[in-house]
Amino acid sequence: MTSSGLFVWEAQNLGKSARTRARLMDAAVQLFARDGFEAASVNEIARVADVANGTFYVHFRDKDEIAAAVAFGIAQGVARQLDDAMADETDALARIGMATRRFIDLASSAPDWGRALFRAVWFFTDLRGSTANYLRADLELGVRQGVITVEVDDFLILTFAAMTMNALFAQLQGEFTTDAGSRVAELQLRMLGAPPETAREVAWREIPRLQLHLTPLHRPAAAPAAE
Amino acid sequence: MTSSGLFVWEAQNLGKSARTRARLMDAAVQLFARDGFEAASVNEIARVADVANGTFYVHFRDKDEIAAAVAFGIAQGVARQLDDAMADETDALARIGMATRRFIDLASSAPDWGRALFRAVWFFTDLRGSTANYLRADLELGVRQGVITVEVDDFLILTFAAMTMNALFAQLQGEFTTDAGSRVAELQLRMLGAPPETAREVAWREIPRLQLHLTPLHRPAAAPAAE
Amino acid sequence: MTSSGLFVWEAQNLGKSARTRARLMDAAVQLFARDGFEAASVNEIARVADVANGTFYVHFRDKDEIAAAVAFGIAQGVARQLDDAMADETDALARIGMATRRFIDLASSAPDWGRALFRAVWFFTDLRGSTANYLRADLELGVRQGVITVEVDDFLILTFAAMTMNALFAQLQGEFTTDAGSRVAELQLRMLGAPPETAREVAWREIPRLQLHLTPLHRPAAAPAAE
Amino acid sequence: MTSSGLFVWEAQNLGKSARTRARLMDAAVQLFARDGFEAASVNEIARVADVANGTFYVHFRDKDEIAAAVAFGIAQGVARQLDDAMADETDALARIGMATRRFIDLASSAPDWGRALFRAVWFFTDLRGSTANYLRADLELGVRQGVITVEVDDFLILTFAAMTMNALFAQLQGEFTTDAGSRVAELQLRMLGAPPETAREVAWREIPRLQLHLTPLHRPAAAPAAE
DNA sequence: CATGAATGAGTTTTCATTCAT
DNA sequence: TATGAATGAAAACTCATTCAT
Repeated sequence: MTSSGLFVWEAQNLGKSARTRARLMDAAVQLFARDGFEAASVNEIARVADVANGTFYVHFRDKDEIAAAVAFGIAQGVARQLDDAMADETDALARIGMATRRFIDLASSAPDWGRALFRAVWFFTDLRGSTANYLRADLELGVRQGVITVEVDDFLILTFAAMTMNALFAQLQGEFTTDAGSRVAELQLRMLGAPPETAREVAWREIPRLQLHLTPLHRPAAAPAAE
Repeated sequence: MTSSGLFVWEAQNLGKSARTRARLMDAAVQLFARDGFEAASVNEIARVADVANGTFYVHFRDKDEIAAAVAFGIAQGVARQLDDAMADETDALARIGMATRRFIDLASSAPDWGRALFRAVWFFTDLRGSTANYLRADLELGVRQGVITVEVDDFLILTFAAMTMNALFAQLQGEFTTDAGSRVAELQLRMLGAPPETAREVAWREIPRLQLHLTPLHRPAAAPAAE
Repeated sequence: MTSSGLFVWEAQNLGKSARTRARLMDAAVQLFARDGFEAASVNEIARVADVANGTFYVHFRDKDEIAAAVAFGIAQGVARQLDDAMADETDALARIGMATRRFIDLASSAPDWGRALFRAVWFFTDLRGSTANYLRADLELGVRQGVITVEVDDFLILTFAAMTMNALFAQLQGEFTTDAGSRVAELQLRMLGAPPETAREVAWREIPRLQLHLTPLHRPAAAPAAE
Repeated sequence: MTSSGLFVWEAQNLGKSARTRARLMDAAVQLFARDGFEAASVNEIARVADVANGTFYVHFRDKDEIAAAVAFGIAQGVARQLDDAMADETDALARIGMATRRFIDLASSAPDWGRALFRAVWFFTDLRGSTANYLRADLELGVRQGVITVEVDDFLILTFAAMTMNALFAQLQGEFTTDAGSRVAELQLRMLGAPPETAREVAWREIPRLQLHLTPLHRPAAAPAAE
């Protein structure tokens, strides 16, 4: 229940169909977060969304399709909000550190969504690649600025992403309530080649916290359910 | 098919009951690796193990129990073999780098087992902590030797483990055929505070490759495991 | 695709409601022919007819009702055209043979319709009886003319009809490309008592072929029927 | 309920599994006869057989598989019994006439089974071809004996079969309580070329009636359900 | 211990039909 | 009339688990 309703919020001015679709997506977020993708059943998604089970299939072909829609919606929202927040920053290390930290803040500010995102990333390997493009650009910037001394390739990016997702997981577990973002960012920066003091300074520097509020998710991508 | 039958081999001199149990565990390894934990069905495990489905419940309370047994068995075997191989090494960075590299070699030398281990680690979060004790000892040794300049705590260990598992995954995917172990080890050592040249030297230094034929688990038995 | 739109064509000068109804019937013909009565879904009929699914129920109480309307429509059209074509023939055997042959030609000239008719006859047993009245009249004429030497009753008529439908089926299957009409007509005439040579002559005598463009149903309209 | 239990009767001395399988087949016969193949649901078959719905899938992959098993079982039983009854007859017309008449007697002596057979023949077109081989042999014998004056080919056989099935249908409807066999046989013999008096004599000659009792169906073909 | 048939709750999916707009 | 979202009952099928032998 925590932070549900984000899709519905977004859809409140759209048609009835869009609102039902959004209700289903919010329900799916909740259940994917709680039970994981495999364990969540279509019937329960419908039940939580408070629609008949058949209604699910009016909007989505199957569980995969709603999962993709949800994952895409979250990822898009997070990415957009991160983008906005970092528009002015030109220092590669700062950008990288802030992206990690803000991503974790954002995703853990709405735990259901964070968890759903976490599961989704695990499930849809594609998602990783696509999201990673932002990261790749910053890493290459760092190489040009001479502050990154490792080879930038897919393996590095996957490793970097794995570290970030692990930190998100830890924070969502509540095992490291507040600091997971800074801690992992510091480790990442060290790994990339930043001097220890720089890594520490960038990773712990005060930044305004972001909250996952909905404006970023402009539309759930009015995808055609039927075919 | 490749590396099946390790549990059966281990059990070959034990009673009939132990051998049946081992057959089930080998079958489970195969199926967890191929389909994941949720998708593997008890009936199919029994079928692959070539026993009646009811027999499963003579040996395990439920699917969770066999999964735990398998995961524990693999982890223990891997740990034992790693231990043996590193008995003489006293340099902390070398120990740490070698452990990562050998773990990945080992786990990817028997892909079924590697994949099963990978899934299991994901499923049994506990497993991470327990295996991590070996790692913690080496990290603390590194601190005492003055070569590790980050704080050693649970978060660091989880991050370290996540990097390793990610590399294992990449290697199992075949995306990075041979080098995932060295690559991630180098990144880890940099992260911990090793100078870049040291990190590189340790991570890429020639070491004898291990194959997963653990002390009592010597090699793929000519096991029956029907198919 | 071939011969769709006959109902729409017929309805082109009627009101909008009648045209929508006709569109639904044409769509139903297509789907009944392709999938059979049970497998054709109301939603798909509406989709093919390019109307909203709710619109279906404005025009028909349920699936049975549209099936009856379609079957009745086809049967009536076929009967009318047969009637017209045989107005001048007074010899009973010639009438009977020609009716069978022309029915098969007609129904197989528009395969969708033939198949739909075939299914419908199977489904609505009534249809058989009603259509059979034409046949009964000719058979009784044959008795009066002394050329039919079996008892004319419902059983004979059903048997006769079964033979005809079987021939239609064979021809629609493409197993007997052109001759199913003549072949079955010859067998029927023999059965009724015609001397073998007469049966053969009548059944294979040249007759102008009919095509299913019934009096008000002239030809495939450039109908919208989406898909 | 009428004539059920034939498969069970047959299986009564076999193992428990075979008996359950037989119960399911008997239930299927009943429901296919009453509702047709499409309308009969797996759950209801299981309910009538008095087993849990899951049990169905222990024995049959799906509805198609049980339908095939049932159809094959019936057809085999009928064919065997017909064979036995006609072993001594050498006159082609007599064989043909008796086969038709006895087939109808047999199939309508156990109405459920007759109806199920009827549906099955319609559904599994293959069945027609295979059963038709007996018929073809007799027809060719008739040609050699000079009593059949039409060409013997697939079309003739299908027509012949259609007439027989139609007669069975009529008799099962109760519209022609007792005589459908003789009536259709007479028509068939006329069609083939027998002189009217011969056709009549052969078709109405007294013959001992057969009843569908079960010995003929030796085993439900211990087919492997699982795979 | 081992067997394997049987269970039945639970899952996905379809579809005729209704109803507010 | 026409729309199309929503419904919910029912169908096919799966699978962890039990139990009599």
